[in-house]
Amino acid sequence: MRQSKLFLKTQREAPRDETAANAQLLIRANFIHKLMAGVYSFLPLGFKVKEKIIRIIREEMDKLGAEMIMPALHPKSVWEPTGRWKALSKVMYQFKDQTGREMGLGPTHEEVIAEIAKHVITSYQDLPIAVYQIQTKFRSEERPKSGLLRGREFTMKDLYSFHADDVSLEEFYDRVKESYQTVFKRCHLKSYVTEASGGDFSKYSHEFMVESPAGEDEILLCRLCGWAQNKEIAEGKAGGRCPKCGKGVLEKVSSIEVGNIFKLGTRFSEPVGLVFKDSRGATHQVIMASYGIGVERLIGTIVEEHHDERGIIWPESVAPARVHLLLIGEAAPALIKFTDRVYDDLVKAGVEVLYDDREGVSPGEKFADADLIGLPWRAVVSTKTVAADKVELKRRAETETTLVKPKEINAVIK
RNA sequence: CGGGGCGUAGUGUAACGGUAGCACGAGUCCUUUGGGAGGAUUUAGUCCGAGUUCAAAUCUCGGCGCCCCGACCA
Repeated sequence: MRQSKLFLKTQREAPRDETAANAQLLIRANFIHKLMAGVYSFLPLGFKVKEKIIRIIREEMDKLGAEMIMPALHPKSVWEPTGRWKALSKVMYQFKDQTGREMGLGPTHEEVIAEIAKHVITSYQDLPIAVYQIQTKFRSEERPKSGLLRGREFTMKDLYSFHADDVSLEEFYDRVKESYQTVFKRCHLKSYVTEASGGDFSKYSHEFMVESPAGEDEILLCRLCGWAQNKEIAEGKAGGRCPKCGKGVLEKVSSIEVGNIFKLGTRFSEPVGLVFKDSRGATHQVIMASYGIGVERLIGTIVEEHHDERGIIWPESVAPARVHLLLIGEAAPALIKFTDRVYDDLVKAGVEVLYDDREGVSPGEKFADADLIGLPWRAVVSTKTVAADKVELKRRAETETTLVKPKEINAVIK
């Protein structure tokens, strides 16, 4: 990626209104652009991050089920049997088309997947099974907030599982729980599995919480054993003993919910008529569960957790590129040639590089932009380094620099 | 949806009811090149609509939008 061609223009200052760190930094660094409250475009760098995160999620989810994709536009009819056309009327965008037909934009997909499942699941031999999608959701949030943390249009990974009995459900549910923790760990987030209410449609649920002052949720947390419970259902109190390990002291911390998993039981299969026949030919309702991760919220959370006063500090796994190559100083032909060569060699070696090849931009501005954009490694080429046939390497999170030969870069950043 | 705050150029920020100014950005020219460089010159703005007034960015009303607190959050 050559920075001169990246549709990139950083800003020295954040829009005054934005107070959330993720909004300020992602806008300043030109990763996202707000179209309206809670609705964002992902510009080239932001898009790269989103792709990285989706790739991580996909790698983990593929171990659990196959990927598919469902529509965002739904007819009212699919939402009626479960009573949710009405129940969700406040969060779902609902409207009539030109012919007066009622439809809506999907805030979630239990109804649609259950409808499809009726054509796929007929026998106990079809169970258990799970599918997932990574798809755009729409929610008419009354109050979008905190940059990417709560939007009206967002990408969600939603996984749905189908089971013949509770044992199967429990077993799979636990596997997903572990997968989720793996996903968040790979995104360099420390998440706590938190007991929570299932909201409107399930008694049991677990939320995956990342401790953050920017969060809108409050949980009771035992740092000793990691047990956590959402404050809305909390029985214990801050300062009390942890009910699980009996040793830790419960602490009240604010947090961001990056994932949520629900045991749905027959809540959706019953009204939709999703049934299967057992080995004796008897009919039973399919037991369901659903599992969600908000992709944009995950990005916002990562920025909240990984930044300093100068900008973002992307973890390697989700950074839009690994190396920010800066050509510093007057762009003399020899210097350009040297730097181009470094760039080409890195690209050939499979390293993702953002090359600040802009001419006439002062060193200070390039350094400031590099700090703001926050790639894990900074590689500087200037007259000084070229004289020694070297490149200066520095990690975004650290201050020490090292001079290495171009051929050695790969070994150092590995 | 309740409460609060705020809408001035791409961004940030001024202007008592009386000539809309400054900085950054962007364009052109010259100089400069290891932590947001200097000079010259140009560019671009009062969210929308009513009202009060000789005169409105400024006051009043309505609308729209954005942010924050709360409520809500499959």
